[in-house]
Amino acid sequence: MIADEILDSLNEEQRAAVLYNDGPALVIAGAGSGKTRVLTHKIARLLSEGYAPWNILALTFTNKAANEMKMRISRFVGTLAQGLWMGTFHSVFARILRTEAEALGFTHNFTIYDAADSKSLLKAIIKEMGLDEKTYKPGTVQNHISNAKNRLILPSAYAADRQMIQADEAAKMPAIHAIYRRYWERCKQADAMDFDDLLLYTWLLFDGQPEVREKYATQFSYVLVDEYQDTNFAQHSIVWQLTATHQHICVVGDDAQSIYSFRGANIDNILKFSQQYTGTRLFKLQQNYRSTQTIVNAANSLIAKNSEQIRKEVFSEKDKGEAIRLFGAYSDIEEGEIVANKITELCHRKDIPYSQQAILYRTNAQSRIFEEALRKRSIPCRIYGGLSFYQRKEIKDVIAYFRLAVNPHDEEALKRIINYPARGIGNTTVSRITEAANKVGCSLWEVVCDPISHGLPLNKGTHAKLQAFQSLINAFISVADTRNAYELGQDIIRQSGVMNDIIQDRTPEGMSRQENIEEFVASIHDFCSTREEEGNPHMMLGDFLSEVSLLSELDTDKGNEDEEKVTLMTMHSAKGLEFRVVYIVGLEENLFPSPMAQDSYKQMEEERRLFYVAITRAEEYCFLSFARSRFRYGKTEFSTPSRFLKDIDPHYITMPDAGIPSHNPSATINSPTDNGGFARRPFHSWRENNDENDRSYTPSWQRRAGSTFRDEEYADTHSGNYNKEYTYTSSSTPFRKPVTPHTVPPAIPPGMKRVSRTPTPSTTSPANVSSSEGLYAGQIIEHERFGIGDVLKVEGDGDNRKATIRFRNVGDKQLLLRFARFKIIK
DNA sequence: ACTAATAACATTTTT
DNA sequence: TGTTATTAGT
Repeated sequence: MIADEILDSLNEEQRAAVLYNDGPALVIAGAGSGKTRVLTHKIARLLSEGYAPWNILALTFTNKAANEMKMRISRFVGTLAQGLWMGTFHSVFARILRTEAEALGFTHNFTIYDAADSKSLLKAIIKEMGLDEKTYKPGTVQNHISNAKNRLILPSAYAADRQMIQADEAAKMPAIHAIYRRYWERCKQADAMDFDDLLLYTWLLFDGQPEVREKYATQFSYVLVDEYQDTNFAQHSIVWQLTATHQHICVVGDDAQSIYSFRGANIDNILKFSQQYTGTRLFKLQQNYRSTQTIVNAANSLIAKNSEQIRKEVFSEKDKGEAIRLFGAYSDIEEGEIVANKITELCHRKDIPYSQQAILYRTNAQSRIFEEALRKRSIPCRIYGGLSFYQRKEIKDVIAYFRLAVNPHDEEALKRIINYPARGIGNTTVSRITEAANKVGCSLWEVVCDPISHGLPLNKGTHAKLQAFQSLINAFISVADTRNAYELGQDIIRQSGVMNDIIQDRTPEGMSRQENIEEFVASIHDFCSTREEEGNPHMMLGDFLSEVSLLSELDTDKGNEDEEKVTLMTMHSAKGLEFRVVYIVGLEENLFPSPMAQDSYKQMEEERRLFYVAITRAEEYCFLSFARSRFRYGKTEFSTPSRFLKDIDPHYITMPDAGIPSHNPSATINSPTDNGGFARRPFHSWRENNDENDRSYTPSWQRRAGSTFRDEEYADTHSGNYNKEYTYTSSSTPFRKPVTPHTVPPAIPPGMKRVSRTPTPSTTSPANVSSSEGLYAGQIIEHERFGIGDVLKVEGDGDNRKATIRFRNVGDKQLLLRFARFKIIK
């Protein structure tokens, strides 16, 4: 029976949290305590109790989390899971806003500005207002506005708010409220919302139109929120708008893992949840199923140094495990070598694959050194946090055309491509257009369409060029709601001249740009065909855009998980992940904790929570390291070990030479008698490093002081010969596994059958048609993207014939056989 | 209007 | 040190 399946495999507290449905529930979930399990089982339970999927709203912060949960739920309830309102705050609210857009003065097709768009718009506004660009840095202004929006403060309220105005004046930026107002208007003019607007306008919608709020509050008769500690005031308020009446709400989070306050997250939302929702039942998940006792205890001892937290005692019943090991390196380069050696060693001796090892750092700039150390050993790695696929110039250019085709008022998109490829519309013309648009308060596009009546002083040539541009875009617009995303996308890339421009470039970079575009086209194809198979055959460019604008790097690479690569990422991005081995590097003052956190204890506590998050990613082994010198900003800086090292109970740490590192700036280095930043400590607090695996590591002070480190010293000791192929991936591919980028149109993988017409010119043979028409329940198929699955049911006729497939890895899916691509294997 | 040279700069960043 | 943005020069 389903009910048993849902409740089995849960511990007592988890089960209690899943079953409780008499009022608001707050689940404090310690690291690795099965938080997702509770959420998914609870949703499955609600469904099996008779809740309709569309009555359940489940909000997460990442698409990845949402997708994973959906998949896990569908293992219990099958295709029912597809009807759930489950997604990120931003994507769910964007969906609502598209439905209700007109009521807010937007259209269904509004653009979502990403951070770069809003920054560039702000920059333009600051320039237009004649403000000093040194004082008004776009990034800083953006932060101020973002903070205001996260606190639901509109431009008018901002201008009226004494405190904020005074704060701005004190910061020598008294015009921020004026910039905010203009920015607000310009976004509206462009039919665009930024990320913060997706929250703010949702709140405004519900606040200004009680009947709309009521509609959704009634529809969502149960609301669940993941990672509640990361919600900001806007998110918290919207959740309240939806749940204040029925209070059927369950939030899950861990105050100890709140690390996004700089993005507006307010830890008080979770700390004070019980006060807002009276009668809240509190559940504490305290058993950690992820890490060894040593790791859990070490993390506990660290977080205990923080003052503000919900008391809990996380424990593990796994093995005691190895002590956490600390390495002190002479330099950042040596730190890289040590870690790389350790990775090889664990791979060889403990048989821990690269994919189960991760290097975590505070800043992205630290990745380079590890990348190099790994490359020397031919250890494949995957670095997160570089330019994401969508941030590449060529992709952004193409997307800008797409955006204009869907919403020509999109100012940022227009400015981006009005002269790309070069068509002789220069900066002067653009600023004249902007000026004219500002004067009347219309969009740039409206001026482009009718330059004369807006009084543009243009010569014949420029006028003709504008005209040409306008009709180019108009041609795209006119077919934007008839041709599907893939077809139109391809047309745009060809007809806009972008592809031509890139083909001209015969340099390696140009070739790679071309490949990226091809890959991008393939991803549109994948997007369309996936939806088609699931029964939504008419995916337009707008649908594609609204999805990609809310995607991030981590969401897009599901297929990469089985790759044999070491993971390199910031501690922030590691949240929610786990690895058998974790290396936390750069534990130095002025790096971690970040120097920016020096001035407030709140920020310092957040840094400590970040360390807590990092440690608790580790299942079996956790290594810490610091370097005494580091090359930064072009010169060598000397640093002392991080203060956080003292926060971990020394009982759980093994030191490299002696004692707990002090953070004594005067401590010098590189002599055996000088313990180089290590203060003597009582001996019970540390253990001699007696691991036989450490032979290969020569403590740095035994080498000649000042000598440059040469990696040959390491080469012999670890002549590992694993996985010679070094792969470097700094970005991910949207929607599809990164295989060889295929040309346009994409080839169908051998053996995969397509039943009928798809956007790609058909290569279908009659034999394929008959083979899928004879599909029946009980067969096993292999799908191009979803993998192997059992056919549960086949129903319908002709074009509507569809099959329900239970995929081994992706859960249940309903596929329209007309579109589905798979082969029958049994 | 484009390229080349120089100056400024530099946490973290789920969306 | 590397990147990015602005500026000067053609």
